[in-house]
Amino acid sequence: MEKRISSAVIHRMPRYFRHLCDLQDAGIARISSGTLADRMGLTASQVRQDFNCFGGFGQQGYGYNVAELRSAIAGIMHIDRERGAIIVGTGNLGKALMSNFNFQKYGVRLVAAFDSNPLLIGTEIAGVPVYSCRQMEEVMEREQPQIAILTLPKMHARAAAQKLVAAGIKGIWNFTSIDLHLDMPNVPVENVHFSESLMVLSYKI
Amino acid sequence: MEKRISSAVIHRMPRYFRHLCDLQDAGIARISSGTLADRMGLTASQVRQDFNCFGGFGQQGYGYNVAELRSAIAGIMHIDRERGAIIVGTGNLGKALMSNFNFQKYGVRLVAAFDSNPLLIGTEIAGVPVYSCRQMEEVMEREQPQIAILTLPKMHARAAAQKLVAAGIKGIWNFTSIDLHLDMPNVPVENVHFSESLMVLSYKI
DNA sequence: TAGATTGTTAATCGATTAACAATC
DNA sequence: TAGATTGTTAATCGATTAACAATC
Repeated sequence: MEKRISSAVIHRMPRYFRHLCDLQDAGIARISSGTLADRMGLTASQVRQDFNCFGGFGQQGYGYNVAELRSAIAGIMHIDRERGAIIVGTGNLGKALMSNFNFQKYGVRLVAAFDSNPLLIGTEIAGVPVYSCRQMEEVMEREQPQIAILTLPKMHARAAAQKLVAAGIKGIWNFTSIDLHLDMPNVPVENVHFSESLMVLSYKI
Repeated sequence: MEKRISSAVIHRMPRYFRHLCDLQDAGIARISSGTLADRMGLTASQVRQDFNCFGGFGQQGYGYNVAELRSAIAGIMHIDRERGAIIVGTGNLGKALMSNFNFQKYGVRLVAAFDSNPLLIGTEIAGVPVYSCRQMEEVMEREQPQIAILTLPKMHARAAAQKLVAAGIKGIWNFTSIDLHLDMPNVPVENVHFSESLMVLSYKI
């Protein structure tokens, strides 16, 4: 058992999830691997192989039930339970996430924001209280968040990450342009590097 | 000749570029495939294979010249020439990009922003003039931008993309959560889907 | 020169695709 | 039942790794 799921499969799951949400919103109840593959630019084989990494969600002669498959994927990706998160740095990018991103859809609840600007401390952004970075341990203790979102200036990112890991954070969603990866092996980090996709776009043009 | 470069290689190039910039900033003039590989979590073989897709940048017994390799990659990715870009939607995310992202480093010059909010039209954000969406064709004609950055509400994204392509845009950097991919085959699109990396993080925790 | 490290070919590994029997 | 479509095995393809001769 316990066959290791390849990273390629894991990275396709969020796209399946998004398409299944769209299908569900459009009132479509069932879909075949072929139709889903066409829609997403994959092959039917690949779609079936991917889902069969996690067990048989389909039914021969029928296809897949959209709602069922969608919630199976939510379960696989663990976005069906609620996790607390904090956001560090409430500049434009932090604010953009706080006010536009649908955290709830991905099982995440923002419990606190941190900033060094004294004018912001004590205020709320999108309903989330803003604390001083010096209150970090105290808030962590109280709220027990699992995820830290780093939207602070690059120069402070590494120190903040270390402090957060020491205080018990379980995963880091990193929007700064440094690679946090290699120095904290037991805490997963997902880096969002805008420049990477811009460079790829530039190459493709 | 003209051996097709694999997508895996293309997607690693931005990371090489970033690490080479860091090395250069740190005053390091040369690096071997092995040292670079360790730093990036790759193998030496892979590093050499990757660079040899584009020609021999190294020197036996010495390694690679950091500055030279860095600018070779900039050339390969076409970020060494200047391209105009426009940004559509100046909410928090658009503003965050305009004020924090180092476009120049990637060969991109923001020439105009568009928004539907009458209060913003005629103002400037981070030195870039904000226009009404109705002025789009006129501004496109004058500035001839190649890249459109979509940071507008999801519901308007597809229509905006179509209008921009019709007006001659060459590539789309899409920050909305819809997949623009499949309907405009000749204009490359890079999608930045925040939710995908959050879901992967959630899975890894 | 000797040591280091590349460029490149060959071997391995893993992921995608094809095929088809099972079955709803 | 007949038709459709899955689950799954086998075949193919491509990407990564290993090895080593070339050479700075």
